[in-house]
Amino acid sequence: MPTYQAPRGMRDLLPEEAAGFDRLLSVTLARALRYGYPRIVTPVVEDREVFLRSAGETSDTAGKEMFEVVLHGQPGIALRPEGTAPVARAYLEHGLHKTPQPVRFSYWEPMFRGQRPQKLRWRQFWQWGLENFGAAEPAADIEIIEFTNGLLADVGLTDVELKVNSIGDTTSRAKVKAALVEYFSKYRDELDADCKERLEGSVLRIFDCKNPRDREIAAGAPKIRELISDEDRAHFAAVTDGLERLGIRYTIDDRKVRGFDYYTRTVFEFILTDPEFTQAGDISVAGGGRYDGLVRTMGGPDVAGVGVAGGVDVLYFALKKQGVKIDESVNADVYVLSGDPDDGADRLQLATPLREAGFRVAIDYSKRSLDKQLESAVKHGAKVAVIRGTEESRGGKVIVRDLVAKSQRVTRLAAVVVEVGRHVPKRPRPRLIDEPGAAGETPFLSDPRD
RNA sequence: GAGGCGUUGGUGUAGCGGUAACACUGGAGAAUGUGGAUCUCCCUUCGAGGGUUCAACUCCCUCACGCCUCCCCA
Repeated sequence: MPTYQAPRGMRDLLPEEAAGFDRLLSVTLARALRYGYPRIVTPVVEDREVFLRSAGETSDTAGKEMFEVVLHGQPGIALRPEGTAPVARAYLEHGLHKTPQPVRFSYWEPMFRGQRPQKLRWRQFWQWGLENFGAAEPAADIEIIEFTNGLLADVGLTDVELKVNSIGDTTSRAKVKAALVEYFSKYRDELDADCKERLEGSVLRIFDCKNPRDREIAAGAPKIRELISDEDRAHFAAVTDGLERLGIRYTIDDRKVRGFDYYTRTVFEFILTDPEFTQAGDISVAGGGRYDGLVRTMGGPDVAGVGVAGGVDVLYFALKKQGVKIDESVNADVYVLSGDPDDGADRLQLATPLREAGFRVAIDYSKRSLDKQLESAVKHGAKVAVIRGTEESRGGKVIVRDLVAKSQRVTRLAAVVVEVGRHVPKRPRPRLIDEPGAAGETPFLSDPRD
Protein backbone atom coordinates (compact mmCIF):
# COMPACT_ATOMS: atom_id res chain seq x y z
CA MET A 1 0.00 0.00 0.00
CA PRO A 2 1.47 3.33 -1.01
CA THR A 3 2.17 5.78 1.76
CA TYR A 4 0.77 8.65 -0.23
CA GLN A 5 -2.89 9.04 -0.95
CA ALA A 6 -4.69 11.66 -2.97
CA PRO A 7 -5.84 14.55 -0.79
CA ARG A 8 -9.18 14.09 0.85
CA GLY A 9 -12.10 14.41 -1.47
CA MET A 10 -9.96 14.31 -4.57
CA ARG A 11 -9.28 11.49 -6.93
CA ASP A 12 -7.44 10.47 -10.02
CA LEU A 13 -9.22 9.96 -13.27
CA LEU A 14 -7.40 6.97 -14.67
CA PRO A 15 -7.09 6.86 -18.47
CA GLU A 16 -10.39 5.12 -19.16
CA GLU A 17 -12.43 7.42 -16.98
CA ALA A 18 -10.50 10.40 -18.27
CA ALA A 19 -11.35 9.27 -21.80
CA GLY A 20 -15.00 9.13 -20.80
CA PHE A 21 -14.78 12.64 -19.40
CA ASP A 22 -13.15 13.80 -22.60
CA ARG A 23 -16.06 12.38 -24.56
CA LEU A 24 -18.52 14.27 -22.43
CA LEU A 25 -16.39 17.38 -22.77
CA SER A 26 -16.41 17.16 -26.55
CA VAL A 27 -20.12 16.55 -26.74
CA THR A 28 -20.92 19.37 -24.35
CA LEU A 29 -18.67 22.05 -25.72
CA ALA A 30 -19.50 21.23 -29.33
CA ARG A 31 -23.16 21.61 -28.50
CA ALA A 32 -22.46 24.87 -26.71
CA LEU A 33 -20.76 26.18 -29.81
CA ARG A 34 -23.72 25.15 -31.91
CA TYR A 35 -25.88 27.27 -29.63
CA GLY A 36 -23.54 30.21 -29.84
CA TYR A 37 -21.91 29.78 -26.42
CA PRO A 38 -18.13 29.77 -26.90
CA ARG A 39 -15.91 28.48 -24.16
CA ILE A 40 -14.34 30.77 -21.61
CA VAL A 41 -11.53 29.68 -19.33
CA THR A 42 -11.07 31.52 -16.07
CA PRO A 43 -8.42 30.98 -13.38
CA VAL A 44 -8.85 28.13 -11.00
CA VAL A 45 -8.65 30.63 -8.14
CA GLU A 46 -10.33 33.97 -7.61
CA ASP A 47 -10.25 36.65 -5.02
CA ARG A 48 -12.46 35.19 -2.32
CA GLU A 49 -14.58 38.33 -2.41
CA VAL A 50 -15.77 37.36 -5.88
CA PHE A 51 -17.55 34.42 -4.36
CA LEU A 52 -18.59 36.04 -1.12
CA ARG A 53 -20.09 39.01 -2.89
CA SER A 54 -22.00 36.96 -5.40
CA ALA A 55 -23.20 34.64 -2.68
CA GLY A 56 -25.11 37.46 -1.04
CA GLU A 57 -26.70 36.92 2.31
CA THR A 58 -25.72 33.31 2.56
CA SER A 59 -22.11 34.31 2.53
CA ASP A 60 -21.31 32.93 5.97
CA THR A 61 -22.37 29.48 4.95
CA ALA A 62 -20.79 29.79 1.56
CA GLY A 63 -17.58 30.93 3.18
CA LYS A 64 -17.53 27.95 5.45
CA GLU A 65 -17.29 25.58 2.55
CA MET A 66 -14.95 27.63 0.52
CA PHE A 67 -11.63 26.07 -0.35
CA GLU A 68 -9.28 28.88 0.52
CA VAL A 69 -5.70 29.13 -0.54
CA VAL A 70 -2.90 30.72 1.41
CA LEU A 71 0.04 31.89 -0.67
CA HIS A 72 3.18 33.09 1.05
CA GLY A 73 1.20 33.42 4.20
CA GLN A 74 -1.34 35.67 2.54
CA PRO A 75 -4.95 34.57 2.46
CA GLY A 76 -7.59 36.10 0.26
CA ILE A 77 -7.92 33.82 -2.70
CA ALA A 78 -10.04 30.72 -3.03
CA LEU A 79 -10.37 27.82 -5.41
CA ARG A 80 -13.54 28.41 -7.36
CA PRO A 81 -16.57 26.63 -5.91
CA GLU A 82 -18.73 27.37 -8.93
CA GLY A 83 -18.54 28.84 -12.38
CA THR A 84 -20.98 31.72 -12.57
CA ALA A 85 -19.22 34.27 -10.37
CA PRO A 86 -15.84 33.96 -12.13
CA VAL A 87 -17.48 34.32 -15.52
CA ALA A 88 -19.40 37.36 -14.32
CA ARG A 89 -16.14 38.78 -13.00
CA ALA A 90 -14.46 38.25 -16.36
CA TYR A 91 -17.43 39.76 -18.14
CA LEU A 92 -17.03 42.92 -16.10
CA GLU A 93 -13.25 43.00 -15.99
CA HIS A 94 -13.00 42.94 -19.76
CA GLY A 95 -15.76 45.44 -20.26
CA LEU A 96 -17.86 42.95 -22.15
CA HIS A 97 -21.01 44.69 -20.97
CA LYS A 98 -20.05 47.40 -23.46
CA THR A 99 -19.97 44.96 -26.35
CA PRO A 100 -23.00 43.76 -28.31
CA GLN A 101 -25.39 41.97 -25.99
CA PRO A 102 -26.17 39.33 -25.11
CA VAL A 103 -22.77 37.82 -24.39
CA ARG A 104 -22.70 34.07 -24.10
CA PHE A 105 -20.19 31.70 -22.59
CA SER A 106 -19.73 28.04 -21.89
CA TYR A 107 -17.26 26.47 -19.52
CA TRP A 108 -16.04 23.12 -18.29
CA GLU A 109 -13.78 23.26 -15.28
CA PRO A 110 -12.92 21.57 -12.02
CA MET A 111 -14.59 23.15 -9.01
CA PHE A 112 -13.65 22.91 -5.35
CA ARG A 113 -15.47 22.84 -2.07
CA GLY A 114 -14.10 22.39 1.41
CA GLN A 115 -16.88 20.08 2.51
CA ARG A 116 -16.55 16.60 3.90
CA PRO A 117 -16.68 14.15 1.03
CA GLN A 118 -19.41 11.65 0.39
CA LYS A 119 -20.41 9.58 -2.55
CA LEU A 120 -20.63 11.80 -5.64
CA ARG A 121 -19.61 14.72 -3.50
CA TRP A 122 -15.92 15.34 -3.86
CA ARG A 123 -13.87 18.33 -2.90
CA GLN A 124 -12.74 18.55 -6.48
CA PHE A 125 -15.37 17.87 -9.08
CA TRP A 126 -16.15 19.00 -12.57
CA GLN A 127 -18.88 21.21 -13.86
CA TRP A 128 -19.93 22.32 -17.28
CA GLY A 129 -22.01 25.41 -17.62
CA LEU A 130 -23.53 28.08 -19.81
CA GLU A 131 -23.89 31.75 -18.97
CA ASN A 132 -25.87 34.33 -20.87
CA PHE A 133 -25.51 38.01 -19.97
CA GLY A 134 -27.71 40.78 -21.22
CA ALA A 135 -30.87 38.96 -22.22
CA ALA A 136 -33.85 39.45 -19.96
CA GLU A 137 -36.22 37.79 -22.39
CA PRO A 138 -37.80 34.47 -21.43
CA ALA A 139 -36.50 33.00 -24.67
CA ALA A 140 -33.04 33.02 -23.12
CA ASP A 141 -34.29 30.97 -20.18
CA ILE A 142 -35.97 28.59 -22.55
CA GLU A 143 -32.85 28.26 -24.66
CA ILE A 144 -30.74 27.42 -21.64
CA ILE A 145 -33.19 24.78 -20.50
CA GLU A 146 -33.62 23.39 -23.98
CA PHE A 147 -29.87 23.16 -24.34
CA THR A 148 -29.62 21.13 -21.18
CA ASN A 149 -32.51 18.94 -22.15
CA GLY A 150 -30.93 18.33 -25.52
CA LEU A 151 -27.53 17.61 -24.05
CA LEU A 152 -28.85 15.06 -21.59
CA ALA A 153 -30.89 13.41 -24.31
CA ASP A 154 -27.89 13.47 -26.61
CA VAL A 155 -25.67 11.57 -24.19
CA GLY A 156 -28.46 9.14 -23.42
CA LEU A 157 -29.61 10.12 -19.96
CA THR A 158 -33.28 9.21 -19.67
CA ASP A 159 -33.86 8.74 -15.95
CA VAL A 160 -34.20 12.41 -15.29
CA GLU A 161 -36.95 14.94 -14.78
CA LEU A 162 -37.11 18.70 -15.07
CA LYS A 163 -38.49 20.86 -12.32
CA VAL A 164 -39.04 24.56 -12.78
CA ASN A 165 -40.24 27.40 -10.65
CA SER A 166 -40.10 31.15 -10.43
CA ILE A 167 -39.04 32.98 -7.33
CA GLY A 168 -39.64 36.49 -8.63
CA ASP A 169 -37.36 39.36 -9.48
CA THR A 170 -35.29 41.32 -7.00
CA THR A 171 -38.15 43.54 -5.98
CA SER A 172 -40.67 40.75 -5.63
CA ARG A 173 -38.30 38.67 -3.67
CA ALA A 174 -38.23 41.16 -0.83
CA LYS A 175 -41.99 40.71 -0.55
CA VAL A 176 -41.72 36.97 -0.90
CA LYS A 177 -39.17 36.77 1.83
CA ALA A 178 -41.09 39.08 4.11
CA ALA A 179 -44.22 36.98 3.67
CA LEU A 180 -42.34 33.77 4.31
CA VAL A 181 -40.55 35.12 7.33
CA GLU A 182 -43.88 36.22 8.69
CA TYR A 183 -45.37 32.79 8.09
CA PHE A 184 -42.49 30.73 9.43
CA SER A 185 -41.99 33.00 12.44
CA LYS A 186 -45.28 31.75 13.75
CA TYR A 187 -43.70 28.31 13.97
CA ARG A 188 -40.31 29.51 15.14
CA ASP A 189 -40.25 27.22 18.14
CA GLU A 190 -41.24 24.18 16.14
CA LEU A 191 -38.59 24.46 13.48
CA ASP A 192 -35.45 22.54 14.15
CA ALA A 193 -32.29 24.43 14.94
CA ASP A 194 -30.89 24.37 11.43
CA CYS A 195 -34.03 25.64 9.85
CA LYS A 196 -34.54 28.27 12.46
CA GLU A 197 -31.26 29.75 11.30
CA ARG A 198 -32.57 29.96 7.79
CA LEU A 199 -35.26 32.28 9.07
CA GLU A 200 -32.57 34.89 9.46
CA GLY A 201 -30.62 34.19 6.29
CA SER A 202 -32.19 32.52 3.30
CA VAL A 203 -35.80 31.91 4.18
CA LEU A 204 -36.46 30.30 0.84
CA ARG A 205 -34.24 27.42 1.75
CA ILE A 206 -36.54 26.36 4.55
CA PHE A 207 -38.32 24.55 1.75
CA ASP A 208 -35.25 22.34 1.49
CA CYS A 209 -35.35 21.26 5.13
CA LYS A 210 -35.50 17.52 5.64
CA ASN A 211 -37.05 17.41 9.06
CA PRO A 212 -40.61 15.98 8.73
CA ARG A 213 -42.20 18.59 10.98
CA ASP A 214 -40.44 21.34 9.07
CA ARG A 215 -41.84 19.95 5.88
CA GLU A 216 -45.35 19.95 7.28
CA ILE A 217 -44.96 23.56 8.23
CA ALA A 218 -43.47 24.41 4.87
CA ALA A 219 -46.37 22.72 3.11
CA GLY A 220 -48.71 25.29 4.57
CA ALA A 221 -46.58 28.24 3.58
CA PRO A 222 -47.78 30.78 1.05
CA LYS A 223 -46.98 29.80 -2.52
CA ILE A 224 -44.07 31.73 -3.89
CA ARG A 225 -45.73 32.17 -7.23
CA GLU A 226 -48.72 33.80 -5.61
CA LEU A 227 -46.50 36.39 -3.99
CA ILE A 228 -44.51 37.49 -7.00
CA SER A 229 -45.50 40.29 -9.33
CA ASP A 230 -47.65 40.09 -12.44
CA GLU A 231 -44.57 40.74 -14.55
CA ASP A 232 -42.80 37.84 -12.90
CA ARG A 233 -45.73 35.58 -13.55
CA ALA A 234 -45.94 36.68 -17.16
CA HIS A 235 -42.24 35.99 -17.60
CA PHE A 236 -42.62 32.56 -16.07
CA ALA A 237 -45.66 31.79 -18.17
CA ALA A 238 -43.66 32.66 -21.26
CA VAL A 239 -40.96 30.27 -20.15
CA THR A 240 -43.32 27.38 -19.52
CA ASP A 241 -45.20 28.07 -22.75
CA GLY A 242 -41.93 27.95 -24.57
CA LEU A 243 -41.02 24.64 -23.00
CA GLU A 244 -44.32 23.21 -24.11
CA ARG A 245 -43.86 24.53 -27.62
CA LEU A 246 -40.55 22.75 -27.75
CA GLY A 247 -42.02 19.57 -26.36
CA ILE A 248 -39.93 19.59 -23.23
CA ARG A 249 -41.53 17.81 -20.32
CA TYR A 250 -41.37 19.61 -17.01
CA THR A 251 -43.17 19.90 -13.74
CA ILE A 252 -43.67 23.05 -11.76
CA ASP A 253 -42.33 22.63 -8.27
CA ASP A 254 -43.67 25.37 -6.04
CA ARG A 255 -41.02 24.75 -3.47
CA LYS A 256 -38.07 24.58 -5.79
CA VAL A 257 -35.58 27.21 -4.76
CA ARG A 258 -31.87 27.35 -5.24
CA GLY A 259 -29.18 27.67 -2.66
CA PHE A 260 -27.98 31.02 -3.78
CA ASP A 261 -29.47 34.41 -3.27
CA TYR A 262 -28.52 35.77 -6.64
CA TYR A 263 -31.17 33.82 -8.46
CA THR A 264 -34.22 35.68 -9.70
CA ARG A 265 -37.32 34.55 -11.49
CA THR A 266 -36.71 31.27 -13.28
CA VAL A 267 -35.06 28.47 -11.37
CA PHE A 268 -34.82 24.91 -12.61
CA GLU A 269 -33.19 21.59 -11.93
CA PHE A 270 -32.79 18.36 -13.80
CA ILE A 271 -33.12 15.66 -11.16
CA LEU A 272 -32.14 12.03 -11.36
CA THR A 273 -35.08 9.70 -10.97
CA ASP A 274 -33.31 6.37 -10.47
CA PRO A 275 -34.33 5.13 -6.99
CA GLU A 276 -30.70 4.70 -6.06
CA PHE A 277 -30.23 8.43 -6.30
CA THR A 278 -33.44 9.60 -4.74
CA GLN A 279 -33.02 7.86 -1.40
CA ALA A 280 -30.98 10.54 0.27
CA GLY A 281 -32.85 13.42 -1.28
CA ASP A 282 -32.80 14.72 -4.80
CA ILE A 283 -29.61 14.63 -6.75
CA SER A 284 -29.58 17.06 -9.58
CA VAL A 285 -27.47 16.52 -12.64
CA ALA A 286 -27.86 20.10 -13.80
CA GLY A 287 -29.55 23.19 -12.58
CA GLY A 288 -29.64 26.89 -13.00
CA GLY A 289 -31.77 29.89 -13.46
CA ARG A 290 -31.91 33.59 -13.94
CA TYR A 291 -29.63 35.91 -12.01
CA ASP A 292 -30.62 39.39 -13.10
CA GLY A 293 -29.10 41.07 -10.07
CA LEU A 294 -25.73 39.39 -10.07
CA VAL A 295 -23.68 41.67 -12.27
CA ARG A 296 -24.83 44.72 -10.37
CA THR A 297 -24.11 43.02 -7.10
CA MET A 298 -20.58 42.58 -8.29
CA GLY A 299 -20.16 46.24 -9.00
CA GLY A 300 -21.32 46.35 -12.59
CA PRO A 301 -24.32 47.76 -14.40
CA ASP A 302 -27.79 46.31 -14.19
CA VAL A 303 -27.44 43.41 -16.57
CA ALA A 304 -29.80 40.50 -16.89
CA GLY A 305 -28.40 37.00 -16.88
CA VAL A 306 -29.37 33.39 -17.02
CA GLY A 307 -27.34 30.23 -16.87
CA VAL A 308 -27.03 26.57 -16.10
CA ALA A 309 -24.40 24.37 -14.52
CA GLY A 310 -24.16 20.62 -14.58
CA GLY A 311 -22.14 18.15 -12.56
CA VAL A 312 -19.92 16.09 -14.78
CA ASP A 313 -19.17 13.48 -12.14
CA VAL A 314 -22.85 13.00 -11.40
CA LEU A 315 -23.70 12.80 -15.09
CA TYR A 316 -20.94 10.31 -15.72
CA PHE A 317 -22.02 8.17 -12.80
CA ALA A 318 -25.68 8.29 -13.78
CA LEU A 319 -24.88 7.30 -17.35
CA LYS A 320 -22.85 4.35 -16.10
CA LYS A 321 -25.66 3.36 -13.80
CA GLN A 322 -28.05 3.50 -16.72
CA GLY A 323 -25.77 1.31 -18.76
CA VAL A 324 -24.94 3.93 -21.34
CA LYS A 325 -21.88 3.00 -23.33
CA ILE A 326 -19.14 5.58 -23.54
CA ASP A 327 -16.21 4.88 -25.78
CA GLU A 328 -13.32 4.86 -23.36
CA SER A 329 -10.90 2.93 -25.48
CA VAL A 330 -7.40 4.08 -24.83
CA ASN A 331 -5.48 1.09 -26.07
CA ALA A 332 -3.19 1.09 -29.03
CA ASP A 333 -4.86 -0.69 -31.93
CA VAL A 334 -1.54 -1.75 -33.37
CA TYR A 335 1.49 -3.30 -31.71
CA VAL A 336 4.88 -3.48 -33.34
CA LEU A 337 6.84 -6.58 -32.45
CA SER A 338 10.03 -8.14 -33.63
CA GLY A 339 11.90 -11.38 -33.57
CA ASP A 340 15.13 -9.47 -33.73
CA PRO A 341 16.03 -8.54 -30.17
CA ASP A 342 18.27 -5.62 -31.07
CA ASP A 343 16.27 -3.62 -33.58
CA GLY A 344 14.66 -1.03 -31.34
CA ALA A 345 15.19 1.80 -33.78
CA ASP A 346 13.78 -0.29 -36.62
CA ARG A 347 10.60 -0.88 -34.68
CA LEU A 348 10.22 2.86 -34.17
CA GLN A 349 10.88 3.43 -37.84
CA LEU A 350 8.18 0.94 -38.68
CA ALA A 351 5.72 2.58 -36.31
CA THR A 352 6.20 6.13 -37.54
CA PRO A 353 4.35 5.99 -40.88
CA LEU A 354 1.51 4.11 -39.20
CA ARG A 355 1.25 6.77 -36.54
CA GLU A 356 1.38 9.53 -39.10
CA ALA A 357 -1.41 7.82 -40.97
CA GLY A 358 -3.62 8.04 -37.89
CA PHE A 359 -3.35 4.62 -36.28
CA ARG A 360 -2.75 4.14 -32.59
CA VAL A 361 0.50 2.29 -32.45
CA ALA A 362 2.50 1.01 -29.49
CA ILE A 363 5.81 -0.76 -29.54
CA ASP A 364 7.12 -3.75 -27.67
CA TYR A 365 10.59 -2.63 -26.69
CA SER A 366 11.69 -5.96 -25.25
CA LYS A 367 13.97 -8.73 -26.35
CA ARG A 368 11.53 -11.39 -25.26
CA SER A 369 10.46 -14.19 -27.49
CA LEU A 370 7.96 -13.45 -30.22
CA ASP A 371 5.59 -15.60 -28.27
CA LYS A 372 5.77 -13.35 -25.24
CA GLN A 373 5.51 -10.22 -27.31
CA LEU A 374 2.41 -11.47 -29.02
CA GLU A 375 0.85 -12.39 -25.74
CA SER A 376 1.70 -8.99 -24.36
CA ALA A 377 0.24 -7.24 -27.39
CA VAL A 378 -3.04 -9.07 -26.87
CA LYS A 379 -3.07 -8.18 -23.19
CA HIS A 380 -2.52 -4.56 -24.07
CA GLY A 381 -5.65 -4.72 -26.18
CA ALA A 382 -4.05 -4.46 -29.60
CA LYS A 383 -6.05 -5.66 -32.58
CA VAL A 384 -3.18 -5.91 -35.00
CA ALA A 385 0.44 -6.91 -34.63
CA VAL A 386 3.02 -5.75 -37.10
CA ILE A 387 5.91 -8.15 -36.93
CA ARG A 388 9.40 -7.74 -38.21
CA GLY A 389 12.62 -9.65 -37.73
CA THR A 390 11.37 -13.10 -38.65
CA GLU A 391 12.11 -15.47 -41.50
CA GLU A 392 9.16 -14.30 -43.55
CA SER A 393 9.79 -10.65 -43.01
CA ARG A 394 13.07 -10.33 -44.71
CA GLY A 395 13.85 -8.12 -47.65
CA GLY A 396 11.63 -5.15 -46.91
CA LYS A 397 8.65 -7.12 -45.76
CA VAL A 398 6.72 -7.34 -42.54
CA ILE A 399 3.91 -9.47 -41.23
CA VAL A 400 0.60 -7.84 -40.47
CA ARG A 401 -1.30 -10.12 -38.16
CA ASP A 402 -4.91 -9.64 -37.20
CA LEU A 403 -4.95 -10.63 -33.55
CA VAL A 404 -8.70 -10.99 -33.47
CA ALA A 405 -9.19 -13.02 -36.62
CA LYS A 406 -5.89 -14.78 -35.98
CA SER A 407 -4.90 -14.48 -39.58
CA GLN A 408 -1.93 -12.78 -41.13
CA ARG A 409 -0.32 -11.70 -44.28
CA VAL A 410 3.18 -10.84 -45.38
CA THR A 411 3.25 -7.34 -46.73
CA ARG A 412 5.74 -5.11 -48.42
CA LEU A 413 6.93 -2.34 -46.19
CA ALA A 414 5.45 0.22 -48.57
CA ALA A 415 2.00 -1.33 -48.23
CA VAL A 416 1.90 -1.74 -44.49
CA VAL A 417 -0.29 1.33 -43.90
CA VAL A 418 -2.87 0.08 -46.36
CA GLU A 419 -2.81 -3.42 -44.94
CA VAL A 420 -3.17 -2.28 -41.34
CA GLY A 421 -6.03 -0.05 -42.46
CA ARG A 422 -7.96 -3.14 -43.47
CA HIS A 423 -8.13 -4.24 -39.84
CA VAL A 424 -8.22 -1.20 -37.58
CA PRO A 425 -9.58 2.32 -37.93
CA LYS A 426 -7.62 5.45 -38.48
CA ARG A 427 -8.40 7.90 -35.73
CA PRO A 428 -9.36 11.46 -36.49
CA ARG A 429 -6.32 13.62 -36.38
CA PRO A 430 -6.85 17.04 -34.85
CA ARG A 431 -5.30 19.97 -36.67
CA LEU A 432 -4.58 23.52 -35.72
CA ILE A 433 -6.75 24.69 -38.54
CA ASP A 434 -9.45 22.99 -40.55
CA GLU A 435 -8.58 21.77 -44.00
CA PRO A 436 -9.36 24.40 -46.62
CA GLY A 437 -12.40 23.67 -48.69
CA ALA A 438 -14.18 22.01 -45.82
CA ALA A 439 -17.94 22.31 -45.69
CA GLY A 440 -19.00 25.75 -44.64
CA GLU A 441 -16.04 27.46 -46.18
CA THR A 442 -17.20 27.11 -49.71
CA PRO A 443 -18.44 30.46 -51.00
CA PHE A 444 -21.97 30.75 -52.26
CA LEU A 445 -22.20 30.04 -55.96
CA SER A 446 -22.92 33.17 -57.90
CA ASP A 447 -26.40 33.24 -59.28
CA PRO A 448 -26.91 35.23 -62.51
CA ARG A 449 -30.36 36.24 -61.35
CA ASP A 450 -28.88 38.16 -58.37
C1' G B 1 -17.71 21.11 10.49
C1' A B 2 -20.58 16.91 13.86
C1' G B 3 -21.57 11.68 14.80
C1' G B 4 -20.97 6.59 13.14
C1' C B 5 -18.72 2.44 10.47
C1' G B 6 -14.50 0.99 7.82
C1' U B 7 -8.98 0.61 5.66
C1' U B 8 -5.52 -7.04 4.61
C1' G B 9 -1.14 -7.96 -2.38
C1' G B 10 -3.81 -4.82 -8.88
C1' U B 11 -9.32 -6.31 -7.78
C1' G B 12 -12.74 -8.89 -4.49
C1' U B 13 -12.65 -11.40 0.05
C1' A B 14 -11.05 -14.83 4.73
C1' G B 15 -8.62 -14.67 9.19
C1' C B 16 -6.51 -14.67 14.13
C1' G B 17 -2.74 -12.02 20.42
C1' G B 18 2.16 -15.71 18.44
C1' U B 19 4.80 -13.34 12.70
C1' A B 20 -1.24 -14.25 6.73
C1' A B 21 -5.25 -17.49 3.53
C1' C B 22 -8.38 -17.89 -1.12
C1' A B 23 -10.06 -16.50 -6.14
C1' C B 24 -9.11 -13.67 -10.27
C1' U B 25 -5.43 -10.42 -12.28
C1' G B 26 -0.24 -9.27 -12.94
C1' G B 27 5.32 -10.31 -13.38
C1' A B 28 9.61 -13.82 -14.25
C1' G B 29 11.19 -18.41 -16.02
C1' A B 30 10.43 -23.30 -18.43
C1' A B 31 8.47 -25.52 -22.97
C1' U B 32 6.46 -24.71 -27.81
C1' G B 33 10.21 -19.86 -30.56
C1' U B 34 2.99 -16.28 -33.87
C1' G B 35 -0.59 -15.38 -28.68
C1' G B 36 -4.37 -15.20 -23.74
C1' A B 37 -3.18 -23.34 -22.55
C1' U B 38 0.31 -26.08 -19.05
C1' C B 39 4.27 -26.27 -15.17
C1' U B 40 7.51 -23.69 -11.51
C1' C B 41 8.36 -19.39 -9.03
C1' C B 42 7.35 -14.19 -7.63
C1' C B 43 4.59 -9.61 -5.97
C1' U B 44 1.45 -8.73 0.61
C1' U B 45 3.76 -7.72 7.30
C1' C B 46 -2.14 -6.49 7.01
C1' G B 47 -3.46 2.72 5.60
C1' A B 48 0.59 5.71 8.70
C1' G B 49 2.67 6.58 13.45
C1' G B 50 2.67 5.62 18.61
C1' G B 51 1.22 2.66 22.94
C1' U B 52 -0.03 -1.97 25.82
C1' U B 53 2.21 -7.02 25.64
C1' C B 54 7.25 -11.91 26.12
C1' A B 55 4.56 -11.36 21.34
C1' A B 56 -0.21 -7.36 17.40
C1' C B 57 -2.66 -7.47 11.35
C1' U B 58 -5.64 -8.96 15.51
C1' C B 59 -6.32 -4.49 21.98
C1' C B 60 -5.80 1.11 22.88
C1' C B 61 -4.57 6.21 21.07
C1' U B 62 -3.48 9.82 17.25
C1' C B 63 -3.41 11.00 12.19
C1' A B 64 -4.67 10.03 6.97
C1' C B 65 -8.13 8.25 3.53
C1' G B 66 -13.14 6.04 2.27
C1' C B 67 -18.33 5.30 3.06
C1' C B 68 -23.08 6.45 5.81
C1' U B 69 -26.32 10.10 8.50
C1' C B 70 -26.37 15.37 9.32
C1' C B 71 -24.70 20.31 7.95
C1' C B 72 -23.97 22.28 3.16
C1' C B 73 -24.98 21.86 -1.81
C1' A B 74 -22.89 27.43 -6.10
